[in-house]
Amino acid sequence: MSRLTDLEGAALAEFAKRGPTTSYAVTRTFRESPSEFWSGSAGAVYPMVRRLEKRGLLKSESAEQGRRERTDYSITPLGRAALEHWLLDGDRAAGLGFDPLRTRLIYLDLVSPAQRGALLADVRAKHREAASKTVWADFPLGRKVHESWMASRAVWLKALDFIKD
Amino acid sequence: MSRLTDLEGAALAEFAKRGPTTSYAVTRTFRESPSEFWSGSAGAVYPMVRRLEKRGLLKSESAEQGRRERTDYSITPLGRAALEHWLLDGDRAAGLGFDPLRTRLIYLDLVSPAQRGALLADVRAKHREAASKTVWADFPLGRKVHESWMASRAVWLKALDFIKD
DNA sequence: CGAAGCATGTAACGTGTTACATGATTAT
DNA sequence: ATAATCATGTAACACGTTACATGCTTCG
Repeated sequence: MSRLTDLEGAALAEFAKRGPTTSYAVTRTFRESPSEFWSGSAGAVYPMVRRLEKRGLLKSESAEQGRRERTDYSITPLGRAALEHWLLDGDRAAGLGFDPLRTRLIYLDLVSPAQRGALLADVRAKHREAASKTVWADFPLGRKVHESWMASRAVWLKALDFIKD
Repeated sequence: MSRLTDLEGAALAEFAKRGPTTSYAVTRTFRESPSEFWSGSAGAVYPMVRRLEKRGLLKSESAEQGRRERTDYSITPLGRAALEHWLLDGDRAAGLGFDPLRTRLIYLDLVSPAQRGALLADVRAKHREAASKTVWADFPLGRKVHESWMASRAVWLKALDFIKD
């Protein structure tokens, strides 16, 4: 019972939330994420779901929808256990992950103060614009998590003035 | 002139900072990052550096160090241009990236309030512990970026109390 | 009725991880 | 001297991206 990747964990969580549904529905949800990390590409999701089934974490049932064939998956008890393990893994949850701005900032003394200031201004403007948009309109928990995250990021962006000097 | 991945961008930045140095030195630096994203695995870095050379962004020179052969790389003018493009790309810098806690939080209503509270407490404790450690002792900019990021994350963690209800 | 887009995939390719190999250096 | 660790890689494998294919449905 090897550990889940974050993509697998999130997919299992989707199946747990929704009950029987398709790989396609999962790709849609991922694509609606505000993070570029969750590309929701079919070439990632369909084979990954298949692998989860092979591991006994999902089970499939063929369903008919009008004329067209489709495959619904639902989470198994084993899958539920794996999901909780992934979800509640404090070591992984406490990691820093990847932040495209943080990564660039630490190298920003390679360019001029003017360029540094310009990047910072650009990112701040884009952040304000992104923060003004409603995301996950019918998913209160997701929206709340996102909004609190955006708020604390605004705090960080404000604190970054030292980068211009 | 296709765009750089973040790994490639960071590697180019390392060569730009250091002047001629080896792939191994880059793996070391990545491994010292506080983020689990920067694994610094040799199997990722060595071939990636080779590809950057093939694209004309790095040039190599064989150097001797004592008895052993080694290869030093340095950034070319073309590489410097590509690096600045990557570094100052506001669209990418403004992205949300991947956050292991954020991802889990949005699914946390799948478990009990007690479990949610336990995860949050665990992450907060680990955050405090991580924040107490000095990181990048001889790299002031990196340290400053890291510390400001950790501080704003502490703000977020405090704001997350709603997750327990 | 034809075009656009939705739903359901598959295949090739590139790249990151894991595991291994091997020579040099340092510590016991 | 021998074990551990550093320095320098390589190879097999797993997985994500990009691009394509194809049947259905909706809209103008």
